[in-house]
Amino acid sequence: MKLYDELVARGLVAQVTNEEEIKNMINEGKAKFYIGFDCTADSLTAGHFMALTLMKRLQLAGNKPIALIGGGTTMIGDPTGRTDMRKMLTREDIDHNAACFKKQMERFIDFGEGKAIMVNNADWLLSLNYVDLLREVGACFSVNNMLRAECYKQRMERGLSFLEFNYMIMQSYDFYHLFKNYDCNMQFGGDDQWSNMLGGTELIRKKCGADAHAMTITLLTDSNGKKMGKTAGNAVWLDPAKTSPYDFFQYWRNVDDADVIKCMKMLTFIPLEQIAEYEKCDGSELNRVKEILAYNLTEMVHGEEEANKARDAAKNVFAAGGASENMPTTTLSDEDFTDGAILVCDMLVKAKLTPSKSEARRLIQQGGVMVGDAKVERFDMTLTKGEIADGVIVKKGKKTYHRFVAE
RNA sequence: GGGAGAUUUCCCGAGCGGUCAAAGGGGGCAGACUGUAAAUCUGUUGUCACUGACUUCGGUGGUUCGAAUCCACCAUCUCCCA
Repeated sequence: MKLYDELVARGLVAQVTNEEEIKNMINEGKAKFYIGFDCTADSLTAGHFMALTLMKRLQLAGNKPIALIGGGTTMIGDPTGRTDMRKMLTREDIDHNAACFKKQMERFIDFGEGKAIMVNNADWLLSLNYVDLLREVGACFSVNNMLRAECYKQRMERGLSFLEFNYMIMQSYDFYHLFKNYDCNMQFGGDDQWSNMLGGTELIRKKCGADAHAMTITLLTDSNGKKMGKTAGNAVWLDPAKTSPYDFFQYWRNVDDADVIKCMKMLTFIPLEQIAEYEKCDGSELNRVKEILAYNLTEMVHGEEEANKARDAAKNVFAAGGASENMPTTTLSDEDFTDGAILVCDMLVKAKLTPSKSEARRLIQQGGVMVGDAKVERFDMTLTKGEIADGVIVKKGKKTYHRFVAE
């Protein structure tokens, strides 16, 4: 199966400017395409991960990726899909984030000689002169059209600042710049970026009289239509310091039945024929497919060793109910003990299993905490240093396990 | 520049000068049921030294025995007129 058809079969293609041309171009490895990443945080997220795998798929077919880090556009802030204005980041934050992104991307994409390049739009956007820019590209944008763009719709009701309104122009300028200086002929992005991307192709048409292409990928949403890759409002990060490999594994291990196959198609490199087999599974069989999904993704993001650890820890905990070296562990030092004992409440807070002592107390009162195999009945229960010694497992709810050891 | 209105706990959103840690919904967490799924039902959801105390209702002052509720100023946002 050719690349384009595979992308379609995996459900990745959302919108394209010219299907035939794009299909031929990427199938023959003739695309030099870019994907932009705004560095609003110091780590990439599961959401970015799909874009990276797409980049990889295209690279494997001989196309040349350009990873664009949005050091410049982040200064503006993309209003797409947001109801409020983004917090303004300082130049230093942005530079720091950009450096973090770079490191993470290098794990997935081969930036070897002639294989792929990485650029930062701060390099050209920050030095733009306002009046020059207006004269150069301002005439090519119709405010009327821009206001109709989907990405501003939400904001038309609540208010859109001029700063953010310019985001589309900056993104369009990026494409124009890459087209002129790097022969970049195509842009990929999330489906919510469609109007911003069209801004770029329009600009190139008007300024250069040439056609550039754009294609968006389907946003990964769960069966309720919510964006995936978030837990309780927090992103699932690729940085192991922000989301541990174990938690990362568990996130995918716990996806809804209805979403397993979709995730597998869109995020993994597992062959479609194989996925078709999995698709036949039903009920509890599907439960095992989730493990494959989780393992596969953890392996790609954190490497084989970490993936094995995460899987083994999960197996030990859920199947055997036993301890594991690899489950999250907190070491208690002498300072944590008062008269040789420590409150279970305090242990929960210490391990960040619970944000406050009140919540720990509530949890215990509701019967949600176990130490070993025994339910904690009293909120003032303590454990002595001897009882903890070199390993006691505390279970919060059904899925959160934490190991404590005493120094 | 002029006028009108808004700002409440994670989010939306109710809130009479005392009975407000603040209705209701969403989300979160836990319990039951399960397949580490979904759906459903139940409980819970500011903090702590937890039958009590303390800190919250954009900010700062004020009126009052008492303020999320009244007044003044400031900040931010929305709308209407220019």
